[in-house]
Amino acid sequence: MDDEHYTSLAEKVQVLEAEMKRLHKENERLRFSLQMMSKKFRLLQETAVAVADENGSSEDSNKRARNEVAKTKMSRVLIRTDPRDLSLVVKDGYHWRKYGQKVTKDNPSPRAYFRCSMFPSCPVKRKVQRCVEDKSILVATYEGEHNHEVIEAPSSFTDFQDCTIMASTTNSHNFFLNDLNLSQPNTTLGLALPQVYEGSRKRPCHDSMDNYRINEEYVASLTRDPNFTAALAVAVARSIVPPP
DNA sequence: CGGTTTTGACCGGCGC
DNA sequence: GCGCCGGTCAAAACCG
Repeated sequence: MDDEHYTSLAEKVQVLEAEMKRLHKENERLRFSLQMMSKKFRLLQETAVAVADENGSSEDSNKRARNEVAKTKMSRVLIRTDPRDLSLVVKDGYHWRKYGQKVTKDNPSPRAYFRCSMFPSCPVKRKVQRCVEDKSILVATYEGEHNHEVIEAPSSFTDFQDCTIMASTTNSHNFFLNDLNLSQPNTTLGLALPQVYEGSRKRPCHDSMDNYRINEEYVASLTRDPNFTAALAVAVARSIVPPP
């Protein structure tokens, strides 16, 4: 180790510190801006609900009731994959049987439809489609709840890809990368770091995750504010580098 | 041979 | 009523 090496390292540290300060300021600015927008949205939403209730028919209330049921059963998972891999395979530990594929209007990438095939009676369905904005991101939408336990755990890190953004949402619609703004202020969003499994173990092994601990803490700090989390989720997903 | 995937046909909801 | 669109069906092909 010579002096030149240390000088170079010190310079890098300074650059990183400056960048951290800049990001912190940007973070605060965005948080404030998002809080303001969130308040405005909630006001608009309350007004819209009040108007709808005033004009609402029984048919509308039936529709709402159906939507309420759907809300409790849906979740969406975003998975970053190798951009060269164009398959729609999401290995989540369950067995799925593909029963259809469609190209939808809003997205040139085909959408694949799956049913859980572990148990014939399992009602869970899954839709998988590539993100229109970033084709390296798979969007898996789960409908319903499994009436059985998972049988297989993903066998390796690569089976579960490098980074998963998990959106446990009570809303059944409009939760997509494009919608990671304030259009769904009640949506709860969490960032799930990659889970590593060893052999047939079903519990994730965190020993090899030390390199990600800083990211985990960073992500945890972001997730405290749901609005802020939603707006930054895409940026964080894109910034986490997969392991060598 | 049994389970899965592919893919065109079909169906139902919705807006005009 | 018609056309569009998303979701599902089902027969054929594929695969281990």
